[in-house]
Amino acid sequence: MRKIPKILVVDDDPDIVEILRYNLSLAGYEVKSASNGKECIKKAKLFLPQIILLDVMMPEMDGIEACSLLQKIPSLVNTRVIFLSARNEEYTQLSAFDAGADDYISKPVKPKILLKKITSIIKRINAVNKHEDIIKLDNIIIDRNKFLIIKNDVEIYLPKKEFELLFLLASQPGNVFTRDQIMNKVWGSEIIVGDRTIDVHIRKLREKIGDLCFKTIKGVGYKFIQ
Amino acid sequence: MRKIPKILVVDDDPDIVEILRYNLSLAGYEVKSASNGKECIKKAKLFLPQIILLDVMMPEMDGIEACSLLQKIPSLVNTRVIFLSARNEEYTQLSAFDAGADDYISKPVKPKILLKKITSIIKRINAVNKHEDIIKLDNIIIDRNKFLIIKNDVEIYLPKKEFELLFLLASQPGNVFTRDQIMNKVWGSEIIVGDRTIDVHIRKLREKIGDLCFKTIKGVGYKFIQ
DNA sequence: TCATTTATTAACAATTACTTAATCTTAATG
DNA sequence: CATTAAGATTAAGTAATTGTTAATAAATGA
Repeated sequence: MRKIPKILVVDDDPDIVEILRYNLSLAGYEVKSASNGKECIKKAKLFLPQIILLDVMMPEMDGIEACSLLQKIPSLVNTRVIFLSARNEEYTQLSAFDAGADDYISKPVKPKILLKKITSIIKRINAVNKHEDIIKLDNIIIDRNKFLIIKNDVEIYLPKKEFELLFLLASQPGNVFTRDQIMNKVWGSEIIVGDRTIDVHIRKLREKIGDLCFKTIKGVGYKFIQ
Repeated sequence: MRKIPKILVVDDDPDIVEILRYNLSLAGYEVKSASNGKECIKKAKLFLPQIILLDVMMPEMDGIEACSLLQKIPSLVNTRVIFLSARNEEYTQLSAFDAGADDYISKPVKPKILLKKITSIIKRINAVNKHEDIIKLDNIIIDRNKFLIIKNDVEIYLPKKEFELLFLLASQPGNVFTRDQIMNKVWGSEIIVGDRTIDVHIRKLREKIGDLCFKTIKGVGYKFIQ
């Protein structure tokens, strides 16, 4: 179910890249590499790794600068940057953190410890994205395991699509979901259905759950309000 | 608005506790301390810190054991454990990570680097679920996720174009946006509409948000003022 | 299989938003 | 202080989006 974590290794020394690649691949990660900052940025955008292992001193563009640029790429907000460097001066470390580093490890790297750190980071990332299967709000409980809604102590059963739609909207009460987002999350990106399909489902929900719970934001989408 | 991050310092050496407490307090964190693993568990449950700085070797209960126990406490799932230790053997570090550590720093600790690491962790914790799409000014909040304006505690819904226009202007209060800039950002470069369209939208905003908020710079454009 | 429920579509109605055009006001300039 | 150019205002027309209903298709379950 869970995707294989992706790691981008960036170092101008091919030997180090190879050692890291070997160890990380063996541990079950998907690894790609780059040999300088510029290449790092380019590959990171395409590869969207969970973790980037970044050397400091490299030709073309150093690690610190690359890290700063990485922070500005929206699709990489969840990517962690770990510096691996032989440079051990305090000011280098400090500027690495200023540039957005998540960690700074001095070379020589001990593979076992690096792997443990990576495991620990991946664990944290996954823990965050683990979605709750029960939404409890003031007067409504939405239980995805039972496909059951309890509103004011009354049980309501909904058909699948209606349930998914409600579940999505209620997952962030007050926040607008665009029609595109709804389409993608409830129907999936492959399935294409007509424009009015969402409206009709919203209408059914309004009938069953209450008109006032669903606010239309014209030109944008819908939101669930308590 | 955001809560002050809480840190629990755990070490049996009162001097180290004091140094850390001093530095962390100065940096604006709320600090509590414990002097062994048992006390750590007890205080962590009550204090619910974001971060625990944990020594390895302590009387009563060592850091590794404490860390293992901390992992089992549901209210502390989001608490990060950073080991600070004079013991530098690889196997100690490995067992720390196995016990659920998020990081392992060797003593002597460099306060500046520790602070940077903590900042970086806190940033990550706060970054979750946050999409920086909210503009908060003195008496107006513009929330793009909710497509909602809150002015003096009153909710105001705006149509899409008006919302986008306000959002743009308020993104840099006091700065003038030219008609061209507004056109490009709100309408897009392909769409061509007449000159008076912006005026009309500004007028609607003046009606709804307040006349004084929008200053016309003749021959240039508009700016949002607080 | 058949009955029933659920999902989707199509047609049209209703609503809301956007733009324009015509007119009025204001501010700057010589 | 008259002129002019830019902006403000208003109402009305146009466009776009959403709501509703009913019919049909697809899925589900006995």
